[in-house]
Amino acid sequence: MAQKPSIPKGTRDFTPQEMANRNYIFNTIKDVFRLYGFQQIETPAMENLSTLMGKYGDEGDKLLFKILNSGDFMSGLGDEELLGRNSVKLTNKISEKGLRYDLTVPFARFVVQNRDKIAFPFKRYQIQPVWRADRPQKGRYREFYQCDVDVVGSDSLLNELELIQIVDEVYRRLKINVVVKINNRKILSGIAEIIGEAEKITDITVAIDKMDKIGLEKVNEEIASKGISQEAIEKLQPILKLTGTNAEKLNQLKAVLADSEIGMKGISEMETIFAFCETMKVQTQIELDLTLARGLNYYTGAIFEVKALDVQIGSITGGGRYDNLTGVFGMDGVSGVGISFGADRIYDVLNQLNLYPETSVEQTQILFVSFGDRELMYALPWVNALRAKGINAEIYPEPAKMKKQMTYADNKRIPYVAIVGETEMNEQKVMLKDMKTGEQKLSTLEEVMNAF
RNA sequence: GUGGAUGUAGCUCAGUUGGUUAGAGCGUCGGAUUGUGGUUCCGAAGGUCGCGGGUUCGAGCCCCGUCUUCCACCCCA
Repeated sequence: MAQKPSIPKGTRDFTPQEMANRNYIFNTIKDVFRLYGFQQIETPAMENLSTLMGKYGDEGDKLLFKILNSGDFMSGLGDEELLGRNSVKLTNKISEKGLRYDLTVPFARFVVQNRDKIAFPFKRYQIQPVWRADRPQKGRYREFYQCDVDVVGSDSLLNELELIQIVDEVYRRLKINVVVKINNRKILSGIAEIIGEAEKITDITVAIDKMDKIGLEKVNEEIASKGISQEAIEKLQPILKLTGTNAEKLNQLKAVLADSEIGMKGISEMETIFAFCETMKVQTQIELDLTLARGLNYYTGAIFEVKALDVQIGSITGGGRYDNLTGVFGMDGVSGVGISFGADRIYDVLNQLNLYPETSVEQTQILFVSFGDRELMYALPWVNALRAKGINAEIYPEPAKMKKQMTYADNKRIPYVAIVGETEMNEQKVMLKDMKTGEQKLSTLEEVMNAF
């Protein structure tokens, strides 16, 4: 055999069965998005590197897939650049496009560029693949889909509420038990301020984000290694060990953060959001989790993360409020809040819990089986008539052996087969066979239609 | 980017301290059944054992390199 074909590391093919399952997820999510008034947009797979670079931190820049310039991209280079072996510098010369890393930054670009065409507040959703040159791992791919919903141009906390309601509704429909973890960057900033390490806020949040994984002690070690004083770490301890209901946690925090204006603002935001959720009777458990930080540092207010309760996997949805994302593209004062459903991880969760609905859609309802060219020509108008009625019908396109045609129907789980031969043609009928019961009966076109 | 495991038929996997012609199940194709599938029985096709080098009389098995996939770290959906 010739060399085996393969696909790039971290990418996947999807079979018809897998696509049916994935579409079930996408359609469920889309339905809920639309229910809340969000409209779909798409942006190109590739963006200018100037749009992408510097938006995700140094790590993110490294994980960008870059696209080589077209044409003779080496011709303009001097020997110095070539011999310098400086990847970063050289990359700037030979690549000016990259694959999108997420949907949020391209969306920000979209808003700035199309501001004349959008009415604010702008509620959009976007379901497209993104690419990261990460090393693949369990639940991590180099190409994966994100389903983003964002609303920009509104500071109202009602938007946060709606996003929580969307999460609530999507996972109810998918029958996945989840917990929504929620936190607020303002509270985290307040904490950093109170312990006197305001400028180290990023280091602190990255460290406490790992609380779940590595535990209190290691978190403290990591914070200490970032050059934060022992005294500050001491002050941090009661906050890291907060317990009780959401309201109780907030009350304890109020005492600690009383002198931090920004911290108190965050607390009051959280109180409002919790109150909204209570009024709207959100079913999903919502938990204030101060150890939730989320790496992306453009978040400025509420941050969310959704975890599946019955499966061990990373977060399946995440997002938050970012006050000035469009600022880097020269459009200030536009606040946004959004979340992203990780379709591929949801897919893994559904697989593990086997939660797909029985009725798989998009399948053929009837197959026409025939024995020769005359029979094929006889059957074609029947197929057409059934299709016109909205019945998924197909015809086995060549006069193969009957066994083979029946096996084909069986493999595709086609519930009905119409057999066409000499006798059927003479009577202007077909032999309609129910593949489940095995019963069959000479039927007219009308009788066939009535079977569905 | 760092560390660990892995790779044998289309798929899932056996393969003894290194020893002759590398096996099974599933799937595919053909037949039993010339117009009837899902069950059964019979048969066939299909492998440069990931790739490259080395050790050896002899390598699927041992050694080195490389790639793939998986796992952990980093980071993240």
